[in-house]
Amino acid sequence: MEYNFTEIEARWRKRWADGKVYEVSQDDSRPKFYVLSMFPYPSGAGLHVGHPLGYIAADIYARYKRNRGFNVLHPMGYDAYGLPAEQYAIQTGQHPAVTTEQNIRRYREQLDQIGFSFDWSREVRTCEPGYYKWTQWAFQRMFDSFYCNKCGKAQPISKLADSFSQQGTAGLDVAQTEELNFSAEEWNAMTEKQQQEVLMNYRLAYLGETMVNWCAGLGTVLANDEVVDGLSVRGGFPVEQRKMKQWCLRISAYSQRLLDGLDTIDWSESIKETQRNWIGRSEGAEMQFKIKGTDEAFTIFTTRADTIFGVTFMVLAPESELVGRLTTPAQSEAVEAYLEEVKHRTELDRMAGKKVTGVFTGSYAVNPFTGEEIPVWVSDYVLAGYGTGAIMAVPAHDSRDYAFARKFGLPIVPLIEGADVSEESFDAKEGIVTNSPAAGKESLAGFSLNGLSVKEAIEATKRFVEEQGLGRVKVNYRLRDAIFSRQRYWGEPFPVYYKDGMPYMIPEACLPLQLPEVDKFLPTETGEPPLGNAKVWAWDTRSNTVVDRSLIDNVAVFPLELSTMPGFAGSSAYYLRYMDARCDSALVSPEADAYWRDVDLYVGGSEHATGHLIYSRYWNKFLHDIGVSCVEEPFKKLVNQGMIQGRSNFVYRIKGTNTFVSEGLKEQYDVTPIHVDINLVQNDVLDLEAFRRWRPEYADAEFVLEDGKYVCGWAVEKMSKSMFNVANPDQVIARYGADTLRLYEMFLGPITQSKPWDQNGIDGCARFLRRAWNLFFDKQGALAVTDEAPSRDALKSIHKLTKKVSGDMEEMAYNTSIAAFMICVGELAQQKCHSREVLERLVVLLSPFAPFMCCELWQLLGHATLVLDAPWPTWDEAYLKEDTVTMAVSFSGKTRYTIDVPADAPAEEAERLALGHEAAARYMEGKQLVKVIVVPKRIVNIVLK
RNA sequence: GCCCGGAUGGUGAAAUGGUAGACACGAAGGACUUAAAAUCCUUUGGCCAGAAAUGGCCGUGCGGGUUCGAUUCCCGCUCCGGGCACCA
Repeated sequence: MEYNFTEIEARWRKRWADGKVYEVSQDDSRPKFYVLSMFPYPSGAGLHVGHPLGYIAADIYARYKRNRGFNVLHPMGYDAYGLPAEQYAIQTGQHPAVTTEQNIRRYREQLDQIGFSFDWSREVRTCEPGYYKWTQWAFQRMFDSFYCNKCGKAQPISKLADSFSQQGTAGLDVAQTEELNFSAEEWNAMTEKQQQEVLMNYRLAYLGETMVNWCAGLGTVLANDEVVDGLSVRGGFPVEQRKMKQWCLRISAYSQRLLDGLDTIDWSESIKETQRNWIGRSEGAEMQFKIKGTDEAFTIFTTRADTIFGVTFMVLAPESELVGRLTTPAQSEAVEAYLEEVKHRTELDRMAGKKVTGVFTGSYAVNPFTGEEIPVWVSDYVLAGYGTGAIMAVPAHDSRDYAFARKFGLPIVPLIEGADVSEESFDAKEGIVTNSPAAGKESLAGFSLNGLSVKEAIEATKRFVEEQGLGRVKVNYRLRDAIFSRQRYWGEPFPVYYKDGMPYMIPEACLPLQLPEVDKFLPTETGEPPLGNAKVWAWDTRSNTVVDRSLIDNVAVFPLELSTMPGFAGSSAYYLRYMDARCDSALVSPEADAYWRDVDLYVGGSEHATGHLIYSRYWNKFLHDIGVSCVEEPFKKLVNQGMIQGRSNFVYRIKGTNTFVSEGLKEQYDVTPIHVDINLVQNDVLDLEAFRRWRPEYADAEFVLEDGKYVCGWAVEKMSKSMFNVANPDQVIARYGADTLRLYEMFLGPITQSKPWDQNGIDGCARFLRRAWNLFFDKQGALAVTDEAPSRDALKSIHKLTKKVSGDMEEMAYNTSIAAFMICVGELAQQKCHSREVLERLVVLLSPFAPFMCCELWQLLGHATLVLDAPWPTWDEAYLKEDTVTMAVSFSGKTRYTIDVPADAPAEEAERLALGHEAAARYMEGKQLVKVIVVPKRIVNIVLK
């Protein structure tokens, strides 16, 4: 029978769908296994061959686990909110919901083609009210929570309010925006509005006046991970720093837990490292410096407490409130001018120019260790948002301080033996401390670091600082709170209304608060976000309904929030929703959560390392704290599939002509390389006629050939329409079938590695599948499977394969498994093996890779059940054993002859046989035997002297 | 600047201390065929010797080391990719 993949695949696609064979339900009799691929944003361009790479890898694993007897949850959905649909809406007036729906339909068609084992009954879409109800719900829970450092988790904000009314801020140890101090009496005397303002300082979802990344080009603020090199990731528009009132998530409260959790999960080292960098923990000390001649003092943060004797100036961030307090009247004009100048420098200038700028405040700080007076400067190289916004500068041992000292002629005092600071600073944390204090100088309580190593000195100083009450040991994190507002239309609306300028949550029972219709997707003329265009967008607290904006009276009808949530909101807990996607009463029911728990295998791109993968870890930890998720970490094992790059082809046109030169001859002419559609090229040889038909301007193109062919050049580039190098899965499937596509994508190389899509290799995989198919049929095309006992060779082949594939599965080393399949099928073909026992095993082993073909074969073999539920074969080492093994005998490392040794013989037997060989004496003549090393089943190494 | 990866034929790649280059693509030659497609077979890291069977030498980015034996482990470089970056 011919292997007609088109017919077979169409038939099984229908049967799988009609039979709902991939739907799963909770089943306490079987262990669960949760395989998840990152859900896609459905873009208008559809899938190219790179997108399904990770999905295929995950699908193979899911199918394998199912054959292994696990109850496998393998869902799929769509991250449907996003900027492209909205940009398209602005340009064309098409509602984003309409284009999103169209794109999803197209994605679904393409995904179905490839034969995934998704349980579509659990599909989620982030833009559907039934889904985003729970995104809004989680936001409200965060609003109602604060983070208690003592108990290490989120707590209801009401507890905090109670505590304030009892004891004010005394003994408070919580995550907060700024440190406040008030008594119970003061708290109780506050108005409701004042209390609300205070609580905002502690909520996990809070409205904060912060410096944000404002992108005028997109008309919205962006999170740090959405900005690269001062430009927006989407669109590449310049981004500037602006102070704005925004919703923020206090993710920084979870810094240490996010860091600690990394040690408990099975992720690649590189992505864990990226997250560690992003969180940026640094241990150091906070120290108090008094200002000479006043009662003022301020605090700095340093990781190099040991360099206290080398401090020659202090620096404040321009945005720091200290600047106003410390500037002397004489310097105020200069400082004002400087602050004005800094304000007009954009983030991009600040980074690109790296110009050293600054101004003296006129004040002097006092070094608490030496009593020395140190000038206090202002400079924009100190950031307001990190530490205390103020530093002690040690130019000898910090390159930034060094540059500043050189520019403004400030002294440089080296503190490490042998450090040469005449050209540059010595930043390394190594060497022996000297000059601390300098000979003949006094220091507080006779404190001295001289003779200690830098690491010892840091510890000693920190201890001293705490003992003397000069400051405290402190850990700082670089991780900033996530800015959670976007001035966009196509996102989750905030379930928030404003009364007297303060935000209030709409009642939980009224969720979801649905996204209103607007007539324009652009910001309003007054600069409000697009939701300002919505007519029906006010909250009536009497009826608890959304009403017309014209009814706002600020008595019972209040304005609703105009921002929407960012892209990561909807993707932060979708894995939980899949567990119980149709549940109305909870994000996930406790029963479903208790059964499915966490994602056992998560497959997706590493580009989400500092975005989605941090946010959803935070989100899950919060949900864990409030008892919704039973685990601390949502993704046990993470595999980052590599990117599939495009492989572009070029033709070389002689400048000013319509003549094209073959790649090998291009050096002889002055040529321009031009991208050519990869569909016109086979094995880098151009189809001349197709090229002439491609574009009118090439209709009468001339060619300079080599060996009668036109050879194209090639390069590995991003897969993109403009480079004509996009390979589309539908085309591959039409020509070779989905099973071949699946197999080939996995055969291309290790799953984690980036690699170019090379159309050339695909024939090998197609050939392999045809050969495998042909094992089951005779020349006449009739099924040729017998019940005869298989030969020992055939058993050996199939058991060897079983062992190899079973081992590779856990590592997802699919490319080497496929090689093993090819060898095994070759062997079975040569042996003319038609044994049912052997071939059935082969079908099961191959079914995760080529599910369509294997379903068909399994049925042809007469099974009533599907191959999806067949048990995974086991292997028997007995079949893999050799009777004898051929071992190489080498003398001093050079192989001289071989011997046959019984497979189960001990090492001594191999040694005896090796030395007993007739040639042995010849090689050993005149030499002394040092030792004999027997490598089991491989080699006998005889060492001579 | 700091931190992670990586480097093996013409190409994608195997081998994680034991016969380097499995498997596949490409290429060359051959069989079948009127022809093409398809299929099948042989060769295919480099150099040297030989009519041939075959034999020898070199070879996993570079330089050292450990070991009977290193693509694999250790030390030092070079180049490529990625992350973080006035984070004190």
